[in-house]
Amino acid sequence: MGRTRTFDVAEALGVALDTFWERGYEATSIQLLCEAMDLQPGSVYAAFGSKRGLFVAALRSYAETVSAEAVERINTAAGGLAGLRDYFAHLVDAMVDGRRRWGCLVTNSLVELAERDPELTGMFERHLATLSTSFAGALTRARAAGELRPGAGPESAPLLVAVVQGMNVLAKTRPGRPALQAIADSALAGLVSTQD
Amino acid sequence: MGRTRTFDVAEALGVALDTFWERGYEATSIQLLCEAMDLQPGSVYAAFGSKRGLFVAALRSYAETVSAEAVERINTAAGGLAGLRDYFAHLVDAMVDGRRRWGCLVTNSLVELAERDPELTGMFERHLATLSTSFAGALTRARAAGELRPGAGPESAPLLVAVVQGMNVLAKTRPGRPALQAIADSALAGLVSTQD
DNA sequence: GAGATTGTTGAGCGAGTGCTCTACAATTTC
DNA sequence: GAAATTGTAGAGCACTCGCTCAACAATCTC
Repeated sequence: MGRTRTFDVAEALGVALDTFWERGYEATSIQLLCEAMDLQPGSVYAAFGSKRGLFVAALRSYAETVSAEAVERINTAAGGLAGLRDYFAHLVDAMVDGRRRWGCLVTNSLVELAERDPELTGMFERHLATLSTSFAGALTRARAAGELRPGAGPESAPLLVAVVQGMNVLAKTRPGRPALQAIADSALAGLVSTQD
Repeated sequence: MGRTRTFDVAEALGVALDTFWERGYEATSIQLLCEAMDLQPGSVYAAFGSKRGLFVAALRSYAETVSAEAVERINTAAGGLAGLRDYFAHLVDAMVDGRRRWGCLVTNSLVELAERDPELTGMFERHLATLSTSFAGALTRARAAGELRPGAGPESAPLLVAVVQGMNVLAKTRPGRPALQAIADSALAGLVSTQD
């Protein structure tokens, strides 16, 4: 079947993902991507078709790994509220130390591209819906466990989505752990019952 | 003193502001700006120096008009909580109908440019600090009026900043009034006292 | 091994980028 | 009105953009 690939597509995609994540779509040129991936333009275009194709592949990869892991953390925690605390704790960690110091690839791309790429906007909306559903589930479980104040419940999920998006924005100013932690704590404090 | 300007600088700046606001920095070319402003490159460069200079001027104009008006709304309202409700109501309105359907210029630019332009990041941080201070003042007044639950107060200001940034992100998906209103209502519901 | 097929290389395409500069137009001072 | 000064018009600069393609390299089938 002819010559075999000499590079790992998944590995190259990971490098492209990080480059887009850090720099955004427009500010990342093919030349820069080629250097980062250690590939020639021809190989990139044979594997991914176009700059947009490479970006979409990176976005999918992000959803399947980074994003999915975060959602999983909310879903599998023992208590509903515990799962939320765990999620926010890891979010803050990643924003201080990890790759989330560049914010969130979905948030960044949504802000940069939603206005002129409806197809991508669909992907972004699905991502946000997944996160919202996950929050709603945790809030329902927390409610059942009597952990929430009266009035708080799954209908508070959109607020948590907004808070996370806001933290993704603020993370780009590198605000430091206390500031980020305070936001997460305040958000949850508004949901829990006051008699503890 | 030679020939006089045949165009209104402030008016042209307003057009550039809207163009940057809708399309972002990188995706807005000088050519496009010239067409929108109905000016030739020479005139633009004589008046603003560079693309970045024009952008910075637009950003300043935004802070002095759009942004200042919103902050003023929080500061001058009679009650602390009333001021916050008023602010969020107008925010939602502008996101559904007005120019905030493109989100917020500061949020958009922060996400797109903070990583590689420290000087701009300083401007963004000052803007966010102003908003936070304004929120803290309103929360202090609301607390004094007994409108808040125990534990809520000026220290909740960063949360409100995050919520607003999050709404700015979500606005780009054109989510519709109910979704945006629900977020604002949930945010305030987490701050007010439960016995009313 | 021969022939076919596929991947890699890297020069280079047309288009578009931010920006400049000269020729000309309008307004000033004298 | 003459000279000086400033703004405008628009062609065009050097460069970068996303992307292509012909030549070569490696692996397949027979």
